[in-house]
Amino acid sequence: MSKRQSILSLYEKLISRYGPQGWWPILSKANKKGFDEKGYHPSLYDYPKSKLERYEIVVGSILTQNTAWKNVEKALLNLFHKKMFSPESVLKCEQKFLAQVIRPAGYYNQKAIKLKHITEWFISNDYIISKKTERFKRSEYFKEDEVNLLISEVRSNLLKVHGVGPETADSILLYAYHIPTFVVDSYTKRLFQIHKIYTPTGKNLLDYQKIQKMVHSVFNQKDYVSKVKIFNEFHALIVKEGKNSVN
DNA sequence: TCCCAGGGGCCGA
DNA sequence: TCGGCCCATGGG
Repeated sequence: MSKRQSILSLYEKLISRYGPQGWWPILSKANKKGFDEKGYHPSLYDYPKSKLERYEIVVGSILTQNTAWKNVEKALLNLFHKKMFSPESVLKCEQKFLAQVIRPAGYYNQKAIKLKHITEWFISNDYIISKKTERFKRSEYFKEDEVNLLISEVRSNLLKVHGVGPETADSILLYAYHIPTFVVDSYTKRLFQIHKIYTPTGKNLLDYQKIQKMVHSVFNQKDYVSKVKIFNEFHALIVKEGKNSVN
């Protein structure tokens, strides 16, 4: 089997085994119509729909770094309950206080600094990026060059932000803005190795880029929305499988 | 008690 | 460039 076929069959296997995962969870919408008690929304791919929902995903992507999602939920709930959940209030808030509010997520001093930085980025970039992606989602034709330009611009912009590395940048692109890019994590590297799709070089960044490139070339749909959907599910399913195989 | 979880920054060689 | 170290809580 070619690597291309291996990747395709891995995706098919995972989606038929686990079904739609409903990523990225939006905790503030938990138990609302279409959402479960943790804010997952299986088969609803048009979320996030609002600025605040996008901000929740951006914040979550920082808080979850090297951290179990369960602890991120506690930190998010703290932010909601303290009525601190908006870009403005996070910026306004004293850093030490912010750190205490997000304490359950761990690395709280580091993450308070990171949240300040990503929030500044969000305030100056959210509107323009979501406008552009709305246009792609509506258009009938997949303008590949334009989309690739958008990806590389926003991505390199994000990577300059303190606290944002490749995985966090791609998570924000894909899950907050519906920009079709594949998120690579340690589960992905392990799973691809097991399935003999990829032999690790040992160099973290290089592995990341090579795996991402492979997946991008396999799913070359001309339809923007279905591409976003596949990358959304594929990463979420790999995380599901990764957790499943550990236990 | 130990180990890991939906990483990334920084520093010295 | 790259390896090693640091950040830190909570659950199994």
